[in-house]
Amino acid sequence: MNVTLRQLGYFIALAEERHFGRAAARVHVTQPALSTQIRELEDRIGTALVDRSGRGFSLTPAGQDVLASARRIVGEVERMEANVRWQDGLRGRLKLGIIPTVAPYLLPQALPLLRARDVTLDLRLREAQTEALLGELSDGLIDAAVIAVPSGVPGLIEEPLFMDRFLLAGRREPIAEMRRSGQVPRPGELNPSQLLLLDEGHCLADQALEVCGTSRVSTRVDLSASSLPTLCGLVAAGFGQTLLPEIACVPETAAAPEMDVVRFAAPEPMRMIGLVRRDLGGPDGWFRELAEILQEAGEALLAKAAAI
Amino acid sequence: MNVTLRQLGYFIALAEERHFGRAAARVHVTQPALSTQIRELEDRIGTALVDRSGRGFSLTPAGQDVLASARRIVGEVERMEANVRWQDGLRGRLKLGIIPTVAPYLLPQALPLLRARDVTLDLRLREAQTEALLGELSDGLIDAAVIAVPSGVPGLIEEPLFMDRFLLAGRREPIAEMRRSGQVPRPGELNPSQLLLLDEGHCLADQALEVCGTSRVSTRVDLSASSLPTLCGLVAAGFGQTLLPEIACVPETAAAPEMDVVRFAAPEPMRMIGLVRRDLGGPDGWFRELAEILQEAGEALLAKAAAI
DNA sequence: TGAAAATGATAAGTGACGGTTATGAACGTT
DNA sequence: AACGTTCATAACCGTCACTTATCATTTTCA
Repeated sequence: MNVTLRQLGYFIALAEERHFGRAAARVHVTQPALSTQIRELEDRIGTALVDRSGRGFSLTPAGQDVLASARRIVGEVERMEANVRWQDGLRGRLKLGIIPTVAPYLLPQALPLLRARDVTLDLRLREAQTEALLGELSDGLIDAAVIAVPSGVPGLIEEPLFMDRFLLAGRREPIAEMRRSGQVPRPGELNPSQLLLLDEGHCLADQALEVCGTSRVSTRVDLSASSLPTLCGLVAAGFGQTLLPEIACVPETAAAPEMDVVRFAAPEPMRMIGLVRRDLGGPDGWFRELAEILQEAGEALLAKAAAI
Repeated sequence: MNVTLRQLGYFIALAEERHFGRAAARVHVTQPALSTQIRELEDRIGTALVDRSGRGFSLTPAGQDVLASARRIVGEVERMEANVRWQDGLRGRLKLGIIPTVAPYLLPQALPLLRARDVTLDLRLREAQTEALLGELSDGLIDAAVIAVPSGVPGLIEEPLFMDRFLLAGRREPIAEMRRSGQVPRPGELNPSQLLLLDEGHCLADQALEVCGTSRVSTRVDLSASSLPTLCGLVAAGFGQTLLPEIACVPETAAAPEMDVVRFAAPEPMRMIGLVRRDLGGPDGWFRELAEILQEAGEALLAKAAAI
């Protein structure tokens, strides 16, 4: 029998995690499955790769060599797969992940542009939170993702798309009053107990807390929403205020007439929305093409919101 | 699911054979097995790799790219396996093939030298004819082989070991008479009907025919031996003459007192015995080391025969 | 020092995958 | 038109890789 790519992948995970259990979790199998595959790899290659004698985890010298080769091999495989999929630019099947606070606003704008560019594109969309998307990205389950950048993950290629400013959203009347009086709000001056947030896991919630200089414990833990439209509904009903991304302002104010938004004083708080992918070293024409389209869509959205 | 090394190997075979059936034979599976794996590879990679429309076999552009990547990948895998096995020179398990007309003479001499060099060496020997050994070599079933060189196979690394001259072997009396009278035989002057040969497939038989300038049909087809000791027995019994490799002379004349040998006139016919391996681009210290030992053993054998 | 936790190996059972043979469909050849 | 070649498909089957459960060993902590 021969060495398999699966074994090499498991071995790389093991070498990097330095722990059988964690490595197994990383490759989405149980620990015994990984153990047997590692043992099988050692048998087939004819040498011990992992030093099981001492306490601390360590690779044998042969293991070091195999690790280097294995990285080259699986890297080349990934490069091959990417090359062949994107050799003609943006075509074929594309799996794109988008965070929930961007998807419902950017997609209606971007999809027609994508269709206009290439009708043969088989686009698979996945809406999930940043953490899930990053995991799926590194697993190769999705090809790219639209998230807030910088992600802080090494080995990712990030292409900034547009700056998404945060606006203060509240019930119509108090906001209108602020407008009339020329009273421009500042993020740090918001009342934390009045601040409504998305559920745990949404990067927008973390960003809102950060710009307000507060923490989740000081907010109303009994009230959080799982989507921006829901959150805006709460705001419109007078349950409090929130920070609303600029790209969401137009549709959400239209959907909730009792809610209004107002810009913060400069420097306005904001998030940078970007397109990210793994660095596989292959051609990236499709990526730049996609980024261009999304950028165009985002800027169109922002132009609509500029009037506010 | 992910691409497997098996699929890449099958695809390389297919691309090189340009024929599903032949490619399947080359990788030792049946045609449907190869077909399904190729189809599976295409599915997983997301593109057609083989153009099945026209009659002539051809790869798609994507197929060309994948072929290049696949070659790099399996090459790297093979390099990795070779590296790790031979990183410390000649140690570990070594599978060596030797042709039958060399094995019984060279091995008794070489094995003690190998043992002296490294007692940990786990040597697996395989005695088979050249064609079988070359096949097993390219399949990676053996690490190296001792055959007559040049093999004429591209992509093989050949290390000449020693020159093995052919001597004329016949019944004791006529040979002794030739010796006394100073009558030195010439290969071309032998009587083909008197020439005894090994069975079909032994390179020694082909070489004997070549140096005698004759063909198998003109020899006694009803009499051929499957091993040199048997052949020498026939010679000793007076059934004819044969060409005996120099390395076989001492043991065979000792074993068959009724047989004797005499050197041909210069230029003496001969074969070059060499050590061959696949070119995997890795370290080849073990190979040179092995070649050195075998060369030493061969030269010791020849020194014994020089007295004849 | 002894109990608990952590870590990796082993065992038993099961599903999926890759292999085989048999057969079918498409196409060129005689 | 019948046949042969070539590749795809079908049906069946053994092996392999996964799972859960458990064990052995080592580390940690009271």
